[in-house]
Amino acid sequence: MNEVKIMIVDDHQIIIDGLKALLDDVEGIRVVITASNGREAFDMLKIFSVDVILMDIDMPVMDGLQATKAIKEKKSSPFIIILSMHLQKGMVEDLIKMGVDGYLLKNSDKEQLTNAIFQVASGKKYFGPDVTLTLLGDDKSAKSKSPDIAIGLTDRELEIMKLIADGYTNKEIGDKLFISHRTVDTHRTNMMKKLNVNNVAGLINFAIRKGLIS
Amino acid sequence: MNEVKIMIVDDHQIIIDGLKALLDDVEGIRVVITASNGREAFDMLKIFSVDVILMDIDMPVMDGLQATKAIKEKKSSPFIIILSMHLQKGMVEDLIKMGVDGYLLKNSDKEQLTNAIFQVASGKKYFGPDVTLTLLGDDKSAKSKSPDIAIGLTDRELEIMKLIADGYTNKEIGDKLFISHRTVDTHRTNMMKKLNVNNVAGLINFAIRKGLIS
DNA sequence: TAAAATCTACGGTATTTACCCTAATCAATT
DNA sequence: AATTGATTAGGGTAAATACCGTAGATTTTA
Repeated sequence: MNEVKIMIVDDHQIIIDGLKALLDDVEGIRVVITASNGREAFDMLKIFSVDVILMDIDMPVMDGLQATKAIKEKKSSPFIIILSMHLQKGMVEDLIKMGVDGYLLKNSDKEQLTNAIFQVASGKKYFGPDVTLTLLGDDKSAKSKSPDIAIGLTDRELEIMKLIADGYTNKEIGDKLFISHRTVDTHRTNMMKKLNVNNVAGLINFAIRKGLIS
Repeated sequence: MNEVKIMIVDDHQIIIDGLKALLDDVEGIRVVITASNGREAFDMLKIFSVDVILMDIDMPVMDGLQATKAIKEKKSSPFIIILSMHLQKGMVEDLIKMGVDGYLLKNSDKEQLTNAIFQVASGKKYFGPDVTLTLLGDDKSAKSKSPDIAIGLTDRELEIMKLIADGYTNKEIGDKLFISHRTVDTHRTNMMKKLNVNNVAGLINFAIRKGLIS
C-alpha cells in the first residue's frame, strides 16, 4: 500500500506541529498539508489530494462540522476523522450521518491515533475504543435527512445567544435589538429546547463548546 | 550547558504525545516525564527533577493555576511555562505575580516554543512575541501581597462555580454539597461581586476565560 | 492574641428566568 | 396555493436568581 496522505486541520499551531512530529515518525503516514480552519481546509482540497483529514471541531472562520459537511458534499472526498476535546453523547450519531469516518478524543494516545488513521484509510470506520459501532446505515442517509446537523440555531438565535453570554438580561437585549423582552425569552426557550439544556448555564456551555464565545 | 529537562502537563494524551515528539527532535531538550493533571505534576516533582514545566491550564483534578501556585510555593521549584488556548488580557500580570516564567498560546509554533523553553531555562522570562514585558517588579512581590492573585475565588467558590456552569440550580448544588441553597446563593453573590458581573452568564464567561470549565 | 478570611445561613424583596400556551406576520420553498 | 420556518409577541405562573443586609463558627494569617 502507498503512504497515507494526511491533512491536519486545527487552529492551534502547536497542536499541528505536535501531531505532525508525531505522525512523521510513523511508517506509512505522511502529513502533506495543514490548515488552521475549515475554510482553509476546504480550499486546500482544490489543490492538494489527501487520503485522510484530521479535523478539529472548535475553530474560527469555519468550524470542523461545517467544513466536514462542505467537504463531504463533494464527490470523492477524503476520509475524515474528527478530533474532539470532549465526548458528547449523541454526537457520534450526528457525525455518522454527516459522513464522518472516524471520531477520536484528544486524550487518545499515539497508538490509537495511528490505528484510527490506518483503519479509516482502508475504508473502515473508527469511532474510538469506547464507542461500539452498532449503527451504520446506508451512505445515502447523509444527504437525505436532517439538514441542520451541525448546530441547528438560527442567525437570530445565535445573535441573542452571544448577548446572553455577555451578561445582558432579556430586557436589555430587547432594548438593544428593538424587540420585546418576551421575544428574547422565546428565543432563549427555543434554544434551550433545541440544545436540551434547562438554563442559561447550559446554553453558555454549549456556546463555548461550539466556539461561539470566548 | 546540559540538556534542558522538561515535564509536560496536559490532560490530553494526544497533545502530550505531540509535544513530546516535537521536542524530542530538538537538540538540547529532553522530555523526562509527563503528567495529566496538576496533582500528578506536583507529586511527580517529589520523584523527578526537571528544569522547565510546560503546563496546560484546563485540567481536571487540579488545574494549571492551582498547580503552579502549589509548585511555586516550594523553594527551588522548576521554571514554569503556561500553555494556554486563548489570550486573556490581565492574565499575564496575574501569572507573573504567581511566579510563572513564561506564557505561550497554543497557536504558537515550534520555533516559538523552543525559544521559550531555552529562554526560560536560562533564567529569563518569556511571555510570547505579542506581550511586551514592561512590568516585572521585584521577586518578593510574589509572596508579599494579594494572597489570592490568580483568581480571587476561594476553593469553595470555585467548586460551586463549576457546578453552576454545569447547569445545576442553587437548590441542586446545596443538596449535592449538603449545605443550604441560601449559602450557595451567598457564594454566587460574592463571586459576582468579586468579578464585577451581575448574572450567571457573566460568571460563566469568567470561568471560561480563566479556563475553569470546558 | 488579635485580626482577617472563609464558610456557613437566613430574612426579605424585586427582578428575572423558565416553561406552559397561542398566534400573527413574512419569506422561502414545494 | 399551501406548507414550512423564522421572527415576532403576549398571558400566565412557578421557580430561580439577584441584591440588600446581618451574623455565628471556624480557620488562617499577622
